[in-house]
Amino acid sequence: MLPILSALSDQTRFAAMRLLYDGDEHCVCELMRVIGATQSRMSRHMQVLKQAGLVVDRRDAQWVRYRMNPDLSPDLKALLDAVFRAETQLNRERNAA
Amino acid sequence: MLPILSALSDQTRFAAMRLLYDGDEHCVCELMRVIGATQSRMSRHMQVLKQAGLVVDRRDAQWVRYRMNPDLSPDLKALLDAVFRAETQLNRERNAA
DNA sequence: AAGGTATATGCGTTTAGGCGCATAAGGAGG
DNA sequence: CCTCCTTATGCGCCTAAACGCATATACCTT
Repeated sequence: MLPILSALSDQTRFAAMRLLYDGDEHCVCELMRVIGATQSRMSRHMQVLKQAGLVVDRRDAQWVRYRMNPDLSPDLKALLDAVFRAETQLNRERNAA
Repeated sequence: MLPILSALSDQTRFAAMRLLYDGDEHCVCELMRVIGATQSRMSRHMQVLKQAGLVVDRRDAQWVRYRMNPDLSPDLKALLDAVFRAETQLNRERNAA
């Protein structure tokens, strides 16, 4: 459990995970553009997420496509659901204030 | 969201949170005994959990009683539920292997 | 083969975080 | 007041982790 929580407790990785949460594939170049991270930084963070088992990657020509691990256990999927739901709620409260 | 995930992504704090998850009060001395942490270490980790809003404390004579923040938003409570449920499941799988 | 795009990685630096030790602070009880 | 118990904190140390830069690797196109 700790590796997963650690993986999520970094700004860059959290942002990446939020993007991958849609279930679709995203290449590193897209992630770094959207998140605003340098290439090496983005690449390394994706390795951490992969190591934690949260994402899988696939080479496609010169790109590497990442997506949320489709074999995530229901409990872990539920954890991600709860995380992003809570985050949405916290953002709402923040904007209201 | 990140402060909460960071707070949970440490062994000692995770163990403490799991104990406080029962909703009851626990003094630092109990936590350090059960978890096996030194006093300063336990105290500091509890400050982190408190800072993250996950727990509240109360002075009671020479003790400080900690418990899960009773005003935790439903979404954050659900997050904790998901975390500990996922952890239980992971432990089960680990023991089965 | 050469050049261009995309990604990973070795390396050195910097920073954040956890730790123990010692000490302070809060409170109980003689 | 003094002592004991419990908790917090200042401080220095040490390790893990994040970063940028440069370079290697993989793949495509021409």
